[in-house]
Amino acid sequence: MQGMDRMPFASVANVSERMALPPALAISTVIFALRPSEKSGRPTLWLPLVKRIREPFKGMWALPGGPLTQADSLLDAAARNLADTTGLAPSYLEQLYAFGGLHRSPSQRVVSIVYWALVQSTEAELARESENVQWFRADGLAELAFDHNEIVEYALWRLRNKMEYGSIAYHLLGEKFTLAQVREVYEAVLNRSMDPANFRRQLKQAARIEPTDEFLQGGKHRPPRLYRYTGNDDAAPSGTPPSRP
Amino acid sequence: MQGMDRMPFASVANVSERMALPPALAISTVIFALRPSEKSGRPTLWLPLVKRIREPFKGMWALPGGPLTQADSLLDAAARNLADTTGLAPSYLEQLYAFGGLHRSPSQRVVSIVYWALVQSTEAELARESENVQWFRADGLAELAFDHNEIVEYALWRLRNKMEYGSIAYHLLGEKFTLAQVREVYEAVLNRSMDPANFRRQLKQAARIEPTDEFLQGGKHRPPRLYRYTGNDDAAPSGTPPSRP
DNA sequence: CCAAAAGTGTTACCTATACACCCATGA
DNA sequence: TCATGGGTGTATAGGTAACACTTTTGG
Repeated sequence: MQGMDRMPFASVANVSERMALPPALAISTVIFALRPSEKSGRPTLWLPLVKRIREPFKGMWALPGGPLTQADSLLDAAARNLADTTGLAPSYLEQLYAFGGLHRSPSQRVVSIVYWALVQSTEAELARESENVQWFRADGLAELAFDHNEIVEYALWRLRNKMEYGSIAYHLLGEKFTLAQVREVYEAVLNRSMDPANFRRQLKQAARIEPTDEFLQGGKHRPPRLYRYTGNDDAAPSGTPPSRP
Repeated sequence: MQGMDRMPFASVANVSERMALPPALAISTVIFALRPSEKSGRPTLWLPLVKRIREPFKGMWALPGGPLTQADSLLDAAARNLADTTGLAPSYLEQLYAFGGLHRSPSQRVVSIVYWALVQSTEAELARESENVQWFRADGLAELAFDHNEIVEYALWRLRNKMEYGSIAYHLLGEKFTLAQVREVYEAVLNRSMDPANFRRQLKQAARIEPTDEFLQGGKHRPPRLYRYTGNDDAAPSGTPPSRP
């Protein structure tokens, strides 16, 4: 969506002329990462946005995106897009939805194929920010350009939905993690607290994780054991296409 | 996808030229309905396909589809598409996935936004067939044009997935139905038999159905009570966007 | 020794499943 | 009256949620 104004026919305003043109095709991404909250210090969901430097919606924040590069598949285009804006490689990347309402953009008609991504929290700290790229808390966003508020809401809904099942939480953590950290991910995303005892048991039973010999040092209390995720991601439990064409 | 060959630039074969053109945007639909099996008579899943009358894949069967009409939203375009080929109105219509691999079509690059639909079985019997439009059993399809076999497989996977939760089964039945008919839908889609006693209880507890005063006559045995579905569809339990932009 | 998180055990409850059983109807 | 699907009851197993309890560390 960002960069759409550089596409052909973008300056056409007349309605009848506009309807005769083919719709433009864009790729956007909703990128989630965990960052410590300013006040509580607990991990919370954040996402990077890009400030628009042209009309329409000049000066407003928008999802990173751009036109579909000819040589890329949809997935590759989304990954490239993500690398360009944040400099990060996603640990998880999946198609969210194709948005194609008639009046999403005031100038030309645009169909946006939106992907959503998760980034490891260890990497997310290195993500570059600038005047035009900043991270925001996923809840309580200001008004965004185009229909991007709706898109973020939908991405959040999908994330929460997947979290209830799948082994998606590990994509927000580093290679090694404590079980309490996994629980914090769930609590941050689903926005409710969970019983540590039961949570631990359900994890060790269902998810494919293996204990390491290491323990996380530096805490105030008993050092917790570190675990490693061993699940093959191709075994998608729910919500993912069998193959990603 | 069908009808793609009528789009501009379709005859361009040279690779470098081809890469400079914008990808074409198409809408296709996977339409499911229940029809009695030839041998057992039990309801099974069928879908309508269209015979291609031009290259590429001339003579092969393909999903109904066509280019995105300018004046339609994605959803409207899918619905129109469905009406054009089968003459039916869907009782359920949802976006499936956007397929955008580089080599899906041998001529021009095509990005297809695919929808999937359910049609009431009472209506499905009226669906028109012709030389170029026929219904096939959803399992054991022959080789289809383009990547349409994969698309159908994915649509089946999504249908089964939704069936496990949601109140989607009713969209394959008429307004009034017996509980055994609902069970037959589940058995046909999930391809396994279920305990009638337990199934009935779970339905009456979870799903929003209300008993009518009518009973289905004409059977060989005790006439079963007819029920009616009362669930609001906006209360989507899983797998549906909160709003469909 | 104390506080607090890590980690284990125990119990009540809820729901899926299996299956025995009665009911109502057509033939 | 018999066969058959409609419909109800009930016992059992497995899993979740709540919470008491033990363990291990830093201060």
